[in-house]
Amino acid sequence: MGTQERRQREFAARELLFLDTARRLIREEGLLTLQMARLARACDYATGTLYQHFASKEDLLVALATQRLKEHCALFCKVTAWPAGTRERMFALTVADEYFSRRHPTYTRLMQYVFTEVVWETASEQRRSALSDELKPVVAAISGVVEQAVAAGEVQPGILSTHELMLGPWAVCHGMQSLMQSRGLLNQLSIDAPRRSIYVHSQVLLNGLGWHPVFDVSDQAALNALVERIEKELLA
Amino acid sequence: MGTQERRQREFAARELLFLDTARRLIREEGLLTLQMARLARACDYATGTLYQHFASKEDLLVALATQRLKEHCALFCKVTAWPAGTRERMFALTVADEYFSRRHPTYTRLMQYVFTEVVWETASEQRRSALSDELKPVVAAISGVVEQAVAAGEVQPGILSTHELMLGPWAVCHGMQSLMQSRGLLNQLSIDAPRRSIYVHSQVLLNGLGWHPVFDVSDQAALNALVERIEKELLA
DNA sequence: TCATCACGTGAACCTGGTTCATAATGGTGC
DNA sequence: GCACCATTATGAACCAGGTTCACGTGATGA
Repeated sequence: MGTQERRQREFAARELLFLDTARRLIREEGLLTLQMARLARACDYATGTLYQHFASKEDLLVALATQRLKEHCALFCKVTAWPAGTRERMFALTVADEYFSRRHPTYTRLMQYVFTEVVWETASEQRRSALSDELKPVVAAISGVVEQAVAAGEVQPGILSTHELMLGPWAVCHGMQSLMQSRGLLNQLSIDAPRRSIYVHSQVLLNGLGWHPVFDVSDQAALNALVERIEKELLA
Repeated sequence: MGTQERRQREFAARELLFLDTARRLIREEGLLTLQMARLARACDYATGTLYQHFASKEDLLVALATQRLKEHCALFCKVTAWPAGTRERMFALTVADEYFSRRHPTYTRLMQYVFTEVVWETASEQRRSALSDELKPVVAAISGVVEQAVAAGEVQPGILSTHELMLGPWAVCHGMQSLMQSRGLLNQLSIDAPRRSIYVHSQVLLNGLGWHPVFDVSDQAALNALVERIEKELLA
């Protein structure tokens, strides 16, 4: 009697339908105009049915973010397993991150919104921890790269712990993207090549950590070639 | 006939009352529960009066952010005028930023929320540009420090423009704080001393840029002493 | 075939932001 | 002083949109 199981499958499929449709609506009309009733209608279901899956609108948004975050983390894990030096892999994480948010323009904005106190605190504990759980394996994987580097003497941790060490590149990348994202904050700065800035400063930070082999950031051609190679070998 | 002017003064005073009370309410009960009607009532005015000042709730939030940003920028400008080397001043900006957001815990969260597409796009153009305008002088001041450093040969811009150069330290600082802020994102990382991480990575980035004089980040005592001196001389 | 039950439904509900007809205030000219 | 008018304050009504729940429907199983 697989009727119970079929039910669960159908339920899961419907949740996917809701999420995919929500994503489409957001892409087409913006986060601003997403409405629960309209989403349900767009999927040919009643509003109440939508609420059997998501306790609130905030829950839906967190679920949406979690779904993409899963892909994001998978990409990161793939990068950490790349057969290359630790320095190259650390930099590849930045390239991958930039690539991912370029491929999914609404994702970064959604994340930014979801981590807002107003949304995060309103979502259910369950959905929040579902999102947090996605991060565990990727943090472990990146920590692994850092530890490898330390063990190989390719970087001196100094007074920093493994986690603190990985926080630096993460912060550069996240901070840069967040600044770029904020309309009105950086328009006036008129940065021509925001992507290049991310790459250069990531390399600068790794250089600053003394992470071998040191990269010559004044060599723009080499930087471009490296980014291209990473995108071709890892991301395409 | 100063009756017109008096009106304007009173109007401005009332706006301040609204903003200050909103700030208090947010501090006491959270951004989540701020309600326009309750705010008006708390100031002994009717709801409609509040709407003579702010076109919408989002407008109020942007105004609130702008008010604090003004102080924030003033602090930054003070730092850029500090009689010290360019390297020390760049680092002092990080210390000042961290200090400011520690002193105003709700400010960072408010900013994060305000720069969200949902809020930013809903606020009036006027309020948005009022906020953006606050940044202009501070960007100019920091650019000045960068240019001074370049002129003095204390840093090689390489392929980076002045603005791109200043973006790096900004991103480290902003990114680090943003990551720390996000509950659930970094709890699991169990970083003991988040502040120290910010300082170390700022210095690491400046070292990576070859910004003279290079700082020995493994010397924790020197770092602590420097931070303390900056806080004492500039911020207290 | 019928009783039961789980699930879908969408109109009604409720919260809270926004508006606007009305009242109050205070300045101006006689 | 007083009458008039312009300006501003008021808060009840309005409205949008998230959430709920009493009801209907179709499947399940005896």
